[in-house]
Amino acid sequence: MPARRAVNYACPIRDVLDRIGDAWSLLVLIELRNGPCRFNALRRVIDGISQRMLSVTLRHLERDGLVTRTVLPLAPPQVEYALTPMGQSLIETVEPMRLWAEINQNAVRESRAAFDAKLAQMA
Amino acid sequence: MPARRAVNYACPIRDVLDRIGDAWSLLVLIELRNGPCRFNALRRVIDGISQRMLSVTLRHLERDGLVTRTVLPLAPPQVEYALTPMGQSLIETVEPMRLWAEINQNAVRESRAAFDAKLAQMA
DNA sequence: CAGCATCCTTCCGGATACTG
DNA sequence: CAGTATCCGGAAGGATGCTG
Repeated sequence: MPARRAVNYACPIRDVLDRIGDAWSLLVLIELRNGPCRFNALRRVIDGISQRMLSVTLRHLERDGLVTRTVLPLAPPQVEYALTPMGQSLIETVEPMRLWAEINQNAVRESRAAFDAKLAQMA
Repeated sequence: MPARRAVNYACPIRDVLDRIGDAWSLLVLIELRNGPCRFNALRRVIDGISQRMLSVTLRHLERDGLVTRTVLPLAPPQVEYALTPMGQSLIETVEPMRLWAEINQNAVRESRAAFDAKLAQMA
């Protein structure tokens, strides 16, 4: 999507949404708020995530400097993921949105139902 | 992706991200902050959006009660889109994230560059 | 344990053509 | 003007199998 990219790059907030807008990144960040966590532990607690997507997601987050990845010199090897200060601060900015979602989720649901009902009625 | 949905439904904030996380919704909402706007006017000002995606995006936003769609009884027909109070309030919750993006965009860029450099070096 | 590589399906979204 | 309908290519992502 070449056209979209042009827009993205012009808008810094798109960078953020491209990261936490995907299905899993935010869930991973939120989970890491409870403290450092290992790969398979994350996988167990984030219900429904595939190994591949957890891997990809963590790599993205690490690349962006939102989480750290530390390999513990053990056998069997252990890898611990943790929030960086930047990752921590990002999560906090999402809080207003989370509040909005809680407050308005019923209104949104009702709006959708009304919209769908009107559509069905026309058909 | 059945597993993912299970997670979505459990987390209200995922509903929000599913709406404004896509490429265009947020841009449309932001544009409408300047006041009501017509279809092709939006299309012109939102660089790179296709007619199809603008149509789809507006429909979603309308369904969720974030924008209104009013048909003016004219010839040729005119349709005006405008923010609802709920849409307005949603945009405002994004402001902290936008600020974060501005403040941290350099740090993120540097982190990415460092990450990529380290990868290239290993190969 | 913590992943990467591959295959294969699904689905998003652009291009195009047509309507009220 | 403001869309809808159809087609189609490319990317996202699940499943599976294999490594250090």
